[in-house]
Amino acid sequence: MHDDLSPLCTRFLTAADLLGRRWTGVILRILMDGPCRFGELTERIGTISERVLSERLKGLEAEGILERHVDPGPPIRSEYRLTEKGQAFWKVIDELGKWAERWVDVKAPAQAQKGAKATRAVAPRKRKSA
Amino acid sequence: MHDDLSPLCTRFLTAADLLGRRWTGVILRILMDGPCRFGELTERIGTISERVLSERLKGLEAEGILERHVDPGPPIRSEYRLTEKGQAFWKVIDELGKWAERWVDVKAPAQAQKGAKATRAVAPRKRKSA
DNA sequence: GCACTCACTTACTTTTTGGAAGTAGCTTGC
DNA sequence: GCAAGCTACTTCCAAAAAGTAAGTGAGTGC
Repeated sequence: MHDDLSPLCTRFLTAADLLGRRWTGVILRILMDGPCRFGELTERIGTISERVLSERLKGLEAEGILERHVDPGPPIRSEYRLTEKGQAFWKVIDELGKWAERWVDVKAPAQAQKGAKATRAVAPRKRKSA
Repeated sequence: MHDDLSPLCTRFLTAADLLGRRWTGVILRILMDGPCRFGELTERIGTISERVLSERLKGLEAEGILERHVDPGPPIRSEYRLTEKGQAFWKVIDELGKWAERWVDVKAPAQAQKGAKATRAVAPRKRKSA
């Protein structure tokens, strides 16, 4: 039985699940540079939909990782900033960034996974494909 | 204009996208402990579907993060193990684990995000809800 | 009053995931 | 020698999540 994973795992799974939601890492990464407004986040990320950004921000706020701060202008603006819990995440993001710098080839568009369904380049299964 | 994000960002986005696929972090975490077979991975993760595990493994293999190694038994077994690129990921996983240990409350089931849709505890929007 | 911005939300479509059952190769029991 | 089991996947279908686009409400500018 391999439940040696269990004790730390509940926490780890939670964290992995957090980062396992699309865009979470990117949002956190941007917020590491300082507070950011909704529109600014949309703009900087570029390809995220506002629907999902809104959802992610609410989720992260609920997790206590960031907080929404409303500046009643008059030009009313809301700002998202990391809490202490969120700030503590910088090491993870930092290591991820370092890994990416060293190992990610810019030419490979990360779409490899999608193609993978059809393209098994290495060690084809012994089973006959017909 | 905030395209100061662009240069590093392509790589970072790729990495974030990788980790942003559900279960990737957990799979990598388990593989950090050593090579693992398909069934063993299923068992250790517990809640992943075999369909998705298979998909993730192929994707990670295509990305060069892990490799499939077939032992022609006779009881034929395949084993997944990290490549150098995959091993290099341990720092990310490690920091994620540390963060989780320090900041994740075991009692909070990470489902906070789901509930968040309905529950805005902090700073309700000024717009009337009717 | 009309156009425009910001920060979201809503409605609808497409993609991903989950769950369960099926398949293929090989061994073991009878 | 064949049903039964094991391992490693794949296939099918329903449910959940993400993408797309248009709408909403408050406020400003003219």
